[in-house]
Amino acid sequence: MSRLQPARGTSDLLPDAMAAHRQVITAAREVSARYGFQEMATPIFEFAEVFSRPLGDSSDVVTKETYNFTDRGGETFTLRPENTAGVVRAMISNGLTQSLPLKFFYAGPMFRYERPQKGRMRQFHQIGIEFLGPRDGLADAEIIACGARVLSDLGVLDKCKLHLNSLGDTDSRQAYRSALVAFLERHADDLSDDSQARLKTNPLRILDSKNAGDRDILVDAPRLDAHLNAESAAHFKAVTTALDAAGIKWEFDPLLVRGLDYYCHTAFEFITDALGAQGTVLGGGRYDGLSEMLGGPPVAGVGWAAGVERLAMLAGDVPVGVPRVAVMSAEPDADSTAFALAEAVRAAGIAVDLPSGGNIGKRMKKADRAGIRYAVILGGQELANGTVQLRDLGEGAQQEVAQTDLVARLLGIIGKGDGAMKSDES
RNA sequence: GCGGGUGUAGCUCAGUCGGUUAGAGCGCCAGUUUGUGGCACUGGAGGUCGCCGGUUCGAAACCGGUCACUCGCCCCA
Repeated sequence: MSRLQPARGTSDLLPDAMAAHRQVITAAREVSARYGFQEMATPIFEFAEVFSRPLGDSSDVVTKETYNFTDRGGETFTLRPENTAGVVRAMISNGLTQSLPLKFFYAGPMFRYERPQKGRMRQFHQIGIEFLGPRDGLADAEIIACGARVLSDLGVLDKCKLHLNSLGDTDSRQAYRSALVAFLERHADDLSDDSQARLKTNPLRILDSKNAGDRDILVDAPRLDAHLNAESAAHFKAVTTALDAAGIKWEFDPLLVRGLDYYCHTAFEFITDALGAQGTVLGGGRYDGLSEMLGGPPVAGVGWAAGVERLAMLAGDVPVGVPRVAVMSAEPDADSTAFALAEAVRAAGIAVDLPSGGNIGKRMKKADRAGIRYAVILGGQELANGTVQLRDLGEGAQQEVAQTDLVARLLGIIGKGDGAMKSDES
């Protein structure tokens, strides 16, 4: 702490990192809009119960990963570790249950007190969608298709595999749970310590244990899909049929169990092996009981969230935008005219830098190194003539242009609507 | 919360067996170039060797602690 540094597990988003984040968020925003989702935002902190009730007292997220604080009024709050509960709370708070179905997109920071690793931060960023209202499997398929499309637009879909499972409805899950516990209790002594604890608190979680010994035992365990009742099986069939019809590839993963208690029926994850230990890039499922857990009316829902940092790492770097034009005066007498010209060009929608300091050579050098393509140079000669020198720093060509023609000339070269903060590829 | 690895210039990294003045490349600044960038050459700035303590005549190096990053466990986005 002797040196000034950000809090553990947090990081600054300098322009390079911000550009990588922005491409992810922009792609997700654009794709989800194409599927009819509307952007919204909830506060980054909520009353603690908003998260503690629905996520489950035995979930790791609640038991050891939340940031909690008490404010001056004595209320206890939690920094949101995920956003589904907040969105459903917002639906209830705003009386939107009268306007179902609802399709929401969100993007923003989440907070979990975890040991940081590559792709795992204490403050991280998620994008996500929530589809509230419909109970049918087509809705599940639609959000999965939307997620696949986001990954595809980012060029990372071929690095990911879609794992799919059904947790069934409450009856199916309870029937399975009993069968699983009965089986696992016969092997309790051979289970890992973690799994022995989960046997009492949340036995389904044992299914996705990575412990080799646990996995050996699980080979002979009863299968969840064999315990689905007719309605649950039909729901899952509707989802997979729709995915197949759209040509979306998926793998049945009977061991996929997601960490939060509110999930039912469909559970899915897009998984990659390109990010070390952090395999999940986008994950979600159905949460028909969540609204009631929060004290609202029964409202079905299905959605997913994706990690912006992880997607940004998969998608790779993107160039940071720089202005296209630098206007520079070669002597102090021309400064105010150069300033006015810069303003006129900016008013036309073209991004302009106005370098200062050093002589004209230094300014040219800085502009060139920054990747600025066009230099507008204004010296005593030009000031007297009412002209400027317009120099193409890419080709080295230079021409004299009347000041009154400058905006039109630049628009002709750069093009309308293409002037703001574009990095030059050539 | 548990285990392993790593912290030297803005960045990437050297630094021998513990030895006196800690280096390189890139980047940055300046000059060669008093109205013009890239290329080249020359010069310069920049270091509490992560931090605290210990061992020693002497520590960037060895030991302990601590902080951070990183890989894995766990968990998830």
